[in-house]
Amino acid sequence: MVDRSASRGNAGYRAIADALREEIDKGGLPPGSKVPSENELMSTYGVEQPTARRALDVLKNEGLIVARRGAGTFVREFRLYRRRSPARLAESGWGAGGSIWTSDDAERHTSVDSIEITTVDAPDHVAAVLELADGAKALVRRRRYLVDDTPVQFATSYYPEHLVRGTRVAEANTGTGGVYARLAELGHRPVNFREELRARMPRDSETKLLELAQGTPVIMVVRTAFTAKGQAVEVNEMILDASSYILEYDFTSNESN
Amino acid sequence: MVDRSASRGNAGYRAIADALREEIDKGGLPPGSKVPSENELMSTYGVEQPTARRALDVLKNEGLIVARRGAGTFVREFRLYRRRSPARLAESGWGAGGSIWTSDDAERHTSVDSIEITTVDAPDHVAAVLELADGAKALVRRRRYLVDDTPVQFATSYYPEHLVRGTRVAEANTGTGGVYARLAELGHRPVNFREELRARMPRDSETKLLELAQGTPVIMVVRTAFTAKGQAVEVNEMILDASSYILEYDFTSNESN
DNA sequence: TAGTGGTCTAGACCACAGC
DNA sequence: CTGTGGTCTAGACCACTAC
Repeated sequence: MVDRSASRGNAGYRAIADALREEIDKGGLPPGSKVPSENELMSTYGVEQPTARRALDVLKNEGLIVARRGAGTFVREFRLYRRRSPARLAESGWGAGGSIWTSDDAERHTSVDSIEITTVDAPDHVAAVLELADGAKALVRRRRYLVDDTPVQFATSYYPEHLVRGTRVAEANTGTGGVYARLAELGHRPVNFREELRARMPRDSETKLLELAQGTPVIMVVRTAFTAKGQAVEVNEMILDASSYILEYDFTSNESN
Repeated sequence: MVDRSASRGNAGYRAIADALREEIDKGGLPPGSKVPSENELMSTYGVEQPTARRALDVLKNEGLIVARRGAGTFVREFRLYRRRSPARLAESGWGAGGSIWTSDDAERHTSVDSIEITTVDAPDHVAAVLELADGAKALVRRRRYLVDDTPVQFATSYYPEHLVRGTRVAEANTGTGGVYARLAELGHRPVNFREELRARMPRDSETKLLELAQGTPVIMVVRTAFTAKGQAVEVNEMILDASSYILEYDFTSNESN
């Protein structure tokens, strides 16, 4: 038997994590503040360093704290950016103002970097939706979105190559109105949209691309754009940093749910 | 210096995790299959047990594997359930079939348990949206949704208490057409809807309620229902097991990005 | 230089599943 | 009973930050 009676007695790493979490929830440790170091936890709870560390690991994986080597561990701060989907509805303003979460109303600087345009064999699930014949190619546009110079989204769009060959859709600058305006000019105006969403923990490559902190999920949004005839002309796979986004969908209905 | 030259030489826990992840991605370890035990990893990579364990912890936190004490650690299997939001649109079928992810098309058994109805002071952010005067109460309906007997969602709905007092909205069984039909009869038909979404790692209570595996995010969906006059008559906060859901939003637009 | 987080060894004990 | 995952001690070394 081992003597575990230190300052605050014996405690497992889960109990330590619970205590810290409660302190954070309660506001005793506000966002940005420093949480006790491993050394402090060791003496406070009478545990060894690996145990103190594991307690902090729990909260890191919950996305509540971030560690900065040499500096300390801190309660995480969030800045949320709102993405409105059928943008036209939201702007026309019924129920405007009645939002549950607040996002930065002040304008934030958004930009795009690293546009990359290639022609590839589309992945099977994309080829099926775009109804690409065997061997038909897809034009791919990849780009990363930044808000206030931090990456928040990585998007990959697929188009049937034979529809957009030699047009501005295949250029970095697609002109006013963007890709959808160009598709409309080509006789393939997108009018119906489907967005499918999932959330999951990121792959390693996504963690690097979006510079994600531990414990940050990603939201996958796949938008498919259809013409009036029902033909899919775009599949856009977006990977969003879940800690940076609120997604908003507005719709009108007679019977719903 | 320590001799780390075992079977496959020295490797940090990250390298071991990377190797296993690659094996999973590549299909060498299909969903449901058993991943090497801690003992096997120790001899394969020439590390001690805590190091082998940490490698597995990485993948658990990524939601790729689940451990069953005494039995082993296994590659995770997913069963996705599709939630369509403006349901009427999806059913009317433009672009039907062109979905990126497949969900179980076979009927699955869905049910609700533990309905709980109370009257409370609404949280501030809800009171603001429902425009509740100081001291005005809210009726709260809480329930948990199951699919094939596993919990997938926990929902909390708020209504202005003075609107629904003494009606079937305050009863467990709300009758055909549900709450929205009752609200319509009361002269408060909801016609416009806003859904706001976030994804994050679960709180401890949510992990228990939804029986979430490690590395499983939750999706918070907050639906606000507005009458034609723009009054909010319901706020419904849903917590979804992200590993069980695909969310789908269909909409029509003339200009949309 | 002192303090902080990050990694690892070496060895121990416990709880649980499956045979 | 054996093997598996889960927890913990005790002590070491490294990499980085802030002063």
